[in-house]
Amino acid sequence: MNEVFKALADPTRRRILDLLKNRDMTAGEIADHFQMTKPTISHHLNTLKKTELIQDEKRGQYIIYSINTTVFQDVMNWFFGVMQSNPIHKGENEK
Amino acid sequence: MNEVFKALADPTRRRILDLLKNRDMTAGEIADHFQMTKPTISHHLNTLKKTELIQDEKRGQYIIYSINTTVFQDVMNWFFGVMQSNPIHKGENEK
DNA sequence: AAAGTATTTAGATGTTCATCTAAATAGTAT
DNA sequence: ATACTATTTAGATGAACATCTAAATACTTT
Repeated sequence: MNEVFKALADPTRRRILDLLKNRDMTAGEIADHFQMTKPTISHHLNTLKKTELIQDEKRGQYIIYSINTTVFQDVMNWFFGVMQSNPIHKGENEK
Repeated sequence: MNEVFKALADPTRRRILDLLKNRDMTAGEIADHFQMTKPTISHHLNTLKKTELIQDEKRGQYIIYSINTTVFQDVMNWFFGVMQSNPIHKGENEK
């Protein structure tokens, strides 16, 4: 879970997710959207893959990446948890 | 927005938000929940404050921190955006 | 005003991380 | 087999960051 948050902390990786939300793409297609070198993008893809935010599938000499929304559920749940703060204890600051 | 994601990338800062979701706390109370030194926690509080994930209010010699759910909305919106991928373009990978 | 408590600021240190170049792997096509 | 294309791995470098100790600031109480 910590790894997921760390993966999302990088703007390039978030842009990759934004790209993949529209359609699956090969590593090269993804890299073409950035000014960084391919090895750098490959590293980012690997980071996202390790957290299972994306998945890959080899097809011929291409590797096709796609988004995996399963993990997003977990992150969302954490957010919901933080946002529904407990009003019963509000105002007990003068302890 | 990038700063918000970077702020959330640290597990200590996420635990601070978890603490503050229950009730507002002074800097010292927050620090008592961790093994780190107070300056370190102070630094984390400052990071969270810069992104407006939390806010502070001085009361006497204490500084009371509280959560600010406004910014969470923005982050949530990004998640929703990524999760509702566009099915129309799915399967167009063999370009 | 002096001592005590709460918190932050300053500066230093070690680690993590994004990025690069060069080289390796793997598949395709001639 | 050889050349070409797609992608990754390895290793190096510099920047960002979490953490610490020591010192500063600010408020409270005697």
